[in-house]
Amino acid sequence: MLSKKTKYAIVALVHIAKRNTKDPIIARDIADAEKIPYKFLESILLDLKKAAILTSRKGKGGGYLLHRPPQDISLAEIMRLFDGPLALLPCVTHTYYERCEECKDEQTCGIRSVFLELRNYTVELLKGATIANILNREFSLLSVNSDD
Amino acid sequence: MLSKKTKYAIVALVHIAKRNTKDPIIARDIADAEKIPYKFLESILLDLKKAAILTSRKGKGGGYLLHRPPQDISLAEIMRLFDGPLALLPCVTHTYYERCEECKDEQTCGIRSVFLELRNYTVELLKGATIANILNREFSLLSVNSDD
DNA sequence: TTTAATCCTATAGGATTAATAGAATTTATA
DNA sequence: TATAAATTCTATTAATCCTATAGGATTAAA
Repeated sequence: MLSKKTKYAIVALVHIAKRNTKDPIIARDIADAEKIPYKFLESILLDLKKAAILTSRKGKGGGYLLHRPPQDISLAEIMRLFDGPLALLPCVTHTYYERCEECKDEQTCGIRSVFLELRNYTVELLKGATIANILNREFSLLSVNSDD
Repeated sequence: MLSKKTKYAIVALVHIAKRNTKDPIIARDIADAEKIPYKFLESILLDLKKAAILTSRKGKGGGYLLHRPPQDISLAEIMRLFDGPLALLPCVTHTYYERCEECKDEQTCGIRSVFLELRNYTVELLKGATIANILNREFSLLSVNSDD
């Protein structure tokens, strides 16, 4: 399961991207609208800023803004930022690679082979799942559901 | 990431299935061969027994045996047993379904749509990844790697 | 009766998660 | 220049989960 932190981060980013204004939005408004604990959200937004996904303006009239276009922010990046590697085994990650102690031969390990396959698909899907892509999905789902 | 418990469970089951004998194997031997802490492994094997994946014989000459053919034991089942649902959001699981508090409309939620897609693929892959399938994968990888 | 195995209960330490509190800093604007 | 409004920083807490261990009860074969 995703951690709440990751889930809140995604929800917050989608919320920010959905507005059609270039004015900054304050943490309080996101927290209220999406029912995210305010102080918890604050720390999440800070992390997103450190990762150069958001930018911010301090003081009165300040708030948060996307630092990049929505099509350049993917769930893969957000999930890695808060929950670490997408892979389910350390021996199939690229950036966090670690050998399994008990493993006799990684090249012929059947368990690894399964989780490598799963990882490759997952990374591909989640790299494509950008904030822009999520908004597109909502648009598509909306028109499908309004058919009745 | 998989918990150690799940990883050890998979490793242990593959170990048991690999032997070509119908004699039971004792926890100690699995622990030694696969470098799994003995007492920890014991509790894992117990859980696998409760789930009717293993069967056991007590007393001298006892030990553990597969309770079903290896093609009827999937990673999906093992992972669910120890780590819970395969899905990354509670709103896309079948058996553990829970609505997201903040969600306005599940049917048109773009975030959910991504994780539903991911879940469906994951479940399909992991249901196919039986212990028998893992052994087949090892056999295939072995012959590929012996080419040189 | 001894030995060897599973089975059961309890618990400890550590890490992680989710959240809260409070103060410092920055900035717009009245 | 004072004030209000916002981010930023530091610290702490409570709860839960993860990993592992200990010790004894039970069962069964030899």
